[in-house]
Amino acid sequence: MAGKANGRKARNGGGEITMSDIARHAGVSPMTVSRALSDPPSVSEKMRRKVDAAVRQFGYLPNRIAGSLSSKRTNVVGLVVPSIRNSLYAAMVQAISDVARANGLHLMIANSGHRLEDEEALVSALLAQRVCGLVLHNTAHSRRLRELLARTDIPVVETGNLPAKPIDMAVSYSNFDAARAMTGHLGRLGYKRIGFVTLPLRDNDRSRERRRGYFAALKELGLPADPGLVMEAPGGFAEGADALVRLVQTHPDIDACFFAGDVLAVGALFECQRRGWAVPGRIAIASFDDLDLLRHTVPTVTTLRIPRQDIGRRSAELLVNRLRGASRQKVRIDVGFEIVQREST
Amino acid sequence: MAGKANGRKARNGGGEITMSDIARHAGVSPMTVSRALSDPPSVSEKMRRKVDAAVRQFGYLPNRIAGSLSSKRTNVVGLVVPSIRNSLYAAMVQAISDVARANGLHLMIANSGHRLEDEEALVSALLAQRVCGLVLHNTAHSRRLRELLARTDIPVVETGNLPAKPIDMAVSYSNFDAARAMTGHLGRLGYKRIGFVTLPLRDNDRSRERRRGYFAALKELGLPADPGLVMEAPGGFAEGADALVRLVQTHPDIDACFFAGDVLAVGALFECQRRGWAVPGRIAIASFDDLDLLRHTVPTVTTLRIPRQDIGRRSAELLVNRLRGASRQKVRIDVGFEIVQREST
DNA sequence: CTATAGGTTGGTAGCGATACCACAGAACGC
DNA sequence: GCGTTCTGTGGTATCGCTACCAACCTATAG
Repeated sequence: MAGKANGRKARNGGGEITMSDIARHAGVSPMTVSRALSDPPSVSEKMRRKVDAAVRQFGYLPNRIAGSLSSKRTNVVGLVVPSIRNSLYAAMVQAISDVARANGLHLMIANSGHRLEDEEALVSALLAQRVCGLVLHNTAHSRRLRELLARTDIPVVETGNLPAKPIDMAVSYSNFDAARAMTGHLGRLGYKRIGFVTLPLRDNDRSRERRRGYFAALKELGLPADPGLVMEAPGGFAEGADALVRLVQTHPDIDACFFAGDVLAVGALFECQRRGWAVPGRIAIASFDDLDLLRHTVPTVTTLRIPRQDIGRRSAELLVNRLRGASRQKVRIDVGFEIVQREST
Repeated sequence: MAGKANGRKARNGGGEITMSDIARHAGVSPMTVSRALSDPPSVSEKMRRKVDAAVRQFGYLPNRIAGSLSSKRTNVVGLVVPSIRNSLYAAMVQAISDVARANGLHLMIANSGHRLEDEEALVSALLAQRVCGLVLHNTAHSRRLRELLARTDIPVVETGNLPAKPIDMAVSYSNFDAARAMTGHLGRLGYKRIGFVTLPLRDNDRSRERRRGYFAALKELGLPADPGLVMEAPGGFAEGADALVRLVQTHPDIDACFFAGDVLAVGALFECQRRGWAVPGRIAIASFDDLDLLRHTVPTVTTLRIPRQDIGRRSAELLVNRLRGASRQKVRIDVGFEIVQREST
């Protein structure tokens, strides 16, 4: 019974089942177990069956912590988003998750809450966990974070905006171009007094780019840039409604409003329904991001379709390629956007 | 220069900066570095300063993989949800994330896509990563998964439904009670022919419980149970609209409809707006889950408020307490629900 | 002045896996 | 027929950190 695996010490104080345990019971060496599990073809049919049997019998789950330490590789991707709750990010996260899963990777998700210091702390923590890649939604980073990332050699993908100088790789659309295009679109439809409601600008390069795009388009349209037509509002239905009402009250001649973020536009639309303001008769409404919702409201809402899912998918694919050995080179993918003209304008 | 740290081998092939490196440059032992970082008060002021200086100088990030292997502890919580994309889960995930963060824990998130086999595979993978705790949204698990979880001794929280026999801990509301309460509410408002639209029932104990609650309430109300008034639909605006139209066409006498899931109710409401069906005049509409949206539509929609955030927060707190040493005992928390009566009924 | 306690520090031995090298035996060529 | 290649297997030495124990130093009491 004691067989050939005799001389080995067995003072395993009731701890977890290890590869050596499986090896002993299968009558093979630990190395063979390791190979049978991580690269089956490299092991003979006979050995593999013995190992598989022992693995099943004991319900053995290899310890990836140990594996990672030894191999200096992990199968965990880090992801930092401003808010998990927001459905925009959710679509991207889901896409990343799907690609990651298909490639045997796991996701560690962190929430920066739009705070740069938090982003820095979270990335540090993820690097301490030795993630094999990073996806950051933000592109405006703290100086220390930039230094940190410059020193690391894991792949990093930035999304959310197209930075002029990406840290490593970037997959996004241009917030500037998108906002400019929509504002231009409204102008070409004949609207003359176009309001602009933006998400908070602080620590958010995306919001700032959008505002820049709005003003650039006004200039191109030959329309006056009236700072009174620009409002900053936190994302939300009520906030969108508020912003619209205030704009209409202070600028009764306003004939269109572009809501550059979140569910602001929908909140405004509902407010119009409540007040009996015809959309687009009294005021036209345009939104940012093709929430499913906007296709179903009455009237349906003109918006910018941002391929959030593509962004997630391609980001993850870039990471996977790099992990598979693709050479390190800066990549900057513009996934573009599309204006979806609907009933509200 | 070579000092006392002389005899040590230094054939570090350009690998990562280790604790020993920091120790050498700070002129202390690796153990002191370890303590200075993980339990500062246990080290003298002088040593701590030396260590901190070296850490900052080299931008040293401790390797948590190694730390975890050595200490047999990780600071990663595993989380399996049916869909990351769905905003209901997002609210819960965010709450878990916040509590985890405040306690130095990280989140590894996986997506089961409502498939039990996938859930099983994902949990296995998370256990292989040696997560220190698990949150599962599903409560209907495969037999093999139950066995797997029975053998592990990490804390497990189930959410999404109140299982009769929790694996370990459970934090949820009763889908049965909630659906029964809303159906009863509609009955007491005087509606006689109450339709019911449910999410797919397969592999989803929550949907099945809701349907059970609906029928239980009808019985209590003394209303006939007409299977023709029940429709199964995947979640989505269009699907909700479709379901409503079909119900109205096949059962012209229907006077209320309870949409037990996702955005079905909103899709139906918009369809009514398009067709000019008065809500609740022609047909009353009730929903499940207090999406922000429902408070802003015209009319506002009667719904069930499920404290999704509380569920997340309390789940995470249970995990944290257990990790801090709370004794292992089955916990079953019913967070309840609330009927929010609004204009649509 | 010595004994004891308490608070810091350092050395050693793993944690559970994989990388790398060595080696045994089968298959092949000239 | 013997070197040569190839395939499959095992042994050994880490990977970077922490647990545990031993050693030391200072403080306090008797």
